Amino acid sequence: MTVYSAAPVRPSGSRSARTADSRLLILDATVTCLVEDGYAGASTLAVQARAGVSRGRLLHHFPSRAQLLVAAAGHLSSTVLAAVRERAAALMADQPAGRERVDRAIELMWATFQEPPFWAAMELWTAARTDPGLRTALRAEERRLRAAIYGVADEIWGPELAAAERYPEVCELLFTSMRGVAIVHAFEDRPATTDPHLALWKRLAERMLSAPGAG
Amino acid sequence: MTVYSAAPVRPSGSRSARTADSRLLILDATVTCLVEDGYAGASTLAVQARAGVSRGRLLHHFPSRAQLLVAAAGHLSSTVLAAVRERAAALMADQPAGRERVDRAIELMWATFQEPPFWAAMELWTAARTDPGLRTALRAEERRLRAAIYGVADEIWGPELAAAERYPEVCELLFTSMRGVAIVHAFEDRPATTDPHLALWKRLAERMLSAPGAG
DNA sequence: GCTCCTAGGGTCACGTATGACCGTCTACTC
DNA sequence: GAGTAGACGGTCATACGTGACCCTAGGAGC
Repeated sequence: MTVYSAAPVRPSGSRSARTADSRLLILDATVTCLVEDGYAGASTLAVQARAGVSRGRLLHHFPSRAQLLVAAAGHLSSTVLAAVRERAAALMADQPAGRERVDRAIELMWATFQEPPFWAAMELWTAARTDPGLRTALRAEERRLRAAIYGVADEIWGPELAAAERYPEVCELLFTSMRGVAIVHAFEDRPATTDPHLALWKRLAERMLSAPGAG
Repeated sequence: MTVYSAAPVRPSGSRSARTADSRLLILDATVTCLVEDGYAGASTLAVQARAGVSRGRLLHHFPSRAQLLVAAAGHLSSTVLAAVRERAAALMADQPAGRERVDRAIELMWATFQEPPFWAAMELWTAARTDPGLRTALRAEERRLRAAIYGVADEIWGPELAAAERYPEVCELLFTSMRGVAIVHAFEDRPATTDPHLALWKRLAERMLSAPGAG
């Protein structure tokens, strides 16, 4: 059945606002698709269905699937950072210090790895490995995000801990180790919030941040 | 053009041998496809082309793509373990000790993350996240492999280091951190063999294995 | 108020992956 | 040495994803 005179959308607001709305709508749907169905599942059809937009509308803003996914990567890093920053401010509002701060910082860091965006990023990363175009796009995005993330990390840990001699090492170890552990949770059913590694990380951080580094 | 009387294959050897050959041929090709073109690229067509087998031959041994990939996962863990064990034996033939052994152990561990099978596993893992069937299959496979890997790790480190109080912690931290770092190399062009994290890991291991653990 | 032009709606041709299906041949069995 | 069953060769219908394509409507500029 060919329905060229289907119920027309009633655009409201200015044109630029509608454009922004459309892009956001679509990008959010893309991220959701990535999280729920993986990279292959984030097809243009799936995205348009989830976003509730027509094919024309999607392809108008993102002429190809590749462009859509690259844009989604950018969208991802922007939103993630904002969310983490917000949570950090809320969690550290009472300015804890010492061991309490270390524990909370680690729990917060680990929590970010449970968020859907992490999996969206993972899907994009693995796909980027065999897709040169996506790879270069993600590389740039990653550098941008990396710098910002380390900035947020400093806020999370607070100036005192961040001044510790071996703080950079600890930070790097924690980030990488958490990433490594998080991946395994892709097919583990155990809840990530009670992962035994948490205790391990806390011990490590406490030891490395308190003891004077020998070099 | 329908050619039902094409050049027939000349099967040599017994039937069971040919079956084993076929399976190996196909599974190796599957792993190669996973490494080079990713999960989506490991289509049954791509695999059959790379393995140089007909569609019938492939579908006879692996009736569906899902079964093929699950089998590939099993094949993967078996071959990886054998390879690592062999390299470990070669590298530690002269029985180094102390700092030298720590350094070599870490370099060997890190080297295994550069091998193609690691990427094949990564592709399967990420795919498993959104594929229940593959997930349960991989979970079982992972448990099997995990136990074996830790056994090999003990060989790599040697009885003395493995007896250290905090050896299990070090091992766990190194494995997870390396995995986390390795992933980033998916879209980094820097050579992994000179990754700055190597020095970090070596320092960590040395410190944690030599110092008496306070608890 | 008229025109332009962009945002968006909907269809289509094409390429490709999948697994069912049919046919052949050969290694084993009796 | 006849028969069977498994290993394999090859084709097909089907489904799906993609992006080109053509269409309309309604703000924006005059």
